[in-house]
Amino acid sequence: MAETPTSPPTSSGDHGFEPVRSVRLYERIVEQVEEAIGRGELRPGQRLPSERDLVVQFGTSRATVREALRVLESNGVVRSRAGDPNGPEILPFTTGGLTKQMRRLARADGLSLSQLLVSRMMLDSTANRLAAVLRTPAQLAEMDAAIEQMRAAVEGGYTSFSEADFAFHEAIARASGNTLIQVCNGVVRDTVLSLISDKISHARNAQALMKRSLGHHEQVLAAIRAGDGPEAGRASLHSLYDYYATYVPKAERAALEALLDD
Amino acid sequence: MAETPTSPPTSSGDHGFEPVRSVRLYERIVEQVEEAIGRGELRPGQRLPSERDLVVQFGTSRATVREALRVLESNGVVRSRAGDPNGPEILPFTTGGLTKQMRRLARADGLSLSQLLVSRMMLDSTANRLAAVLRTPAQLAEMDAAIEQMRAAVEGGYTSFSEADFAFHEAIARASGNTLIQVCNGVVRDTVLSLISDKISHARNAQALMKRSLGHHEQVLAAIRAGDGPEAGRASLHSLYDYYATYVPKAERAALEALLDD
DNA sequence: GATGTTCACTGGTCTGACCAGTAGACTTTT
DNA sequence: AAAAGTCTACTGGTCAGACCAGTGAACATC
Repeated sequence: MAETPTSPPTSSGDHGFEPVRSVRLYERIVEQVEEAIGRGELRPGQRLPSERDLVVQFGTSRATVREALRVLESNGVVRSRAGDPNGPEILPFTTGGLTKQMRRLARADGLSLSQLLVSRMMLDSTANRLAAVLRTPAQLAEMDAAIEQMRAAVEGGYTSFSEADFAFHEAIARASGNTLIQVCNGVVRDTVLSLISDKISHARNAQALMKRSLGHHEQVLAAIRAGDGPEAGRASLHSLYDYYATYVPKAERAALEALLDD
Repeated sequence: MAETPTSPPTSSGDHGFEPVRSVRLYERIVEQVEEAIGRGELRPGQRLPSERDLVVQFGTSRATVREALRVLESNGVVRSRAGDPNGPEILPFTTGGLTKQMRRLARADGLSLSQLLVSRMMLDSTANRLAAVLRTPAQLAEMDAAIEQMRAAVEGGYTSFSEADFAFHEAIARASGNTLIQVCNGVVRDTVLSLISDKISHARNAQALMKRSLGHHEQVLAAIRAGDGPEAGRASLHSLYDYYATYVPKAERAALEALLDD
């Protein structure tokens, strides 16, 4: 992402100068707090000093301290509660900010549905490959339970089916042993659903779709049970493609299909 | 994630009440501005009224307006410049916010090197598969230029080689046509390097490693040129595994290897 | 021991002020 | 008349001080 492509000097007058920008005081405060958290000096659950104390420590006005706190709060780093004598709380990491930014991009057409689905296919198939090899018996049991729930939900309508489906994919993501993939998969799944869940739930042949999807999931689970990573990955790719491809404009399907063949 | 799964009432006293939270004034302002942008009433490049005008329009104090502007600014929605008589500018959508949140996630503790490398393998191989199918001639030329630079940099030491390597992978990520993968790959690559770049740069056989890596990259590029997605994906997986696996404890290599076989 | 009350302090908001930076209008110079 | 410098009205960045409502813990009450 446009992270200064480090272009070499081109003319004699080019000293590698970069555009400058005045750094505002509140930004310094944000930096300092974030660094302290990064270094582990401030841990989730701990409290920051009160605003008035921070004013003294940073040597600025309260307005400036507050602007910094608002930014930190909007990034999900801290939370202020009016009147709390313990001061602002340092929050544990959550994926809320990631989801927010991804939604923003998706809404702004910076992220098309096809891009999201390609990402979903990538994440899910990788999670399945990993889960097939690394899953514990307990995790396998969770997946069994989730798919059982799906079976029951086919009759119950889209919402309950969607919930069971969610649980199944979450179980697999957990079993992959990869937090990054798990979180990203969750966020992307969320974003995809927020884009097209109405379309799906209003499909005429909803029940048939659910049944087919269920079959695919059973196939995936069988591969995981057998410890066959590549097969689990393949099956999940086809499952997602089969379920979602109709919502992607034909011209953009090439990307999805590029992940299928082998 | 965890977006309140809408659990139904369970006991007679449960009226579906939810925890309440006082909505602060500055949040209302942020909402209004974001909605106006979402509705297309405010477009990138346009200007917001000056802070003092906003004070009048929203009927709050300047401090409150400023807190809202700071939040919007931190989310990459607007930008204020001191003294600019035109007022705060509405920015075009960028992936900057996503990158920031992603970086936060990648830095969260509990993310081991092996997890990062698994993610990197997933992202890079997918990008390669896509690039093999979707790349334009111009993008192919960029890759050629980057690999040429790598060839020259083998003699020049680790730093310059690493830069050329970066350019190569960036070119591929761009050619994949998938913003999400591009952003994630950039962040993960960055994080991995920040964890082990010293180890690599101090390796005794650094030059031999670079040569071998170069060979792998040439193989990948050949597959992309030939339009062979699966082969490009496979080659990049082996390239990464070969280059980084020694830094991963043996017990954790199973995950990496699960992505290799087929 | 469980209740209700008090109180010191917190965050949320407002007012009004000063300074430095900016763009565009204006004046001067060529 | 075009280029250069100057001026100026306004902007955002920061500060100081004030008021109110919300909170929790210590306290007093039952």
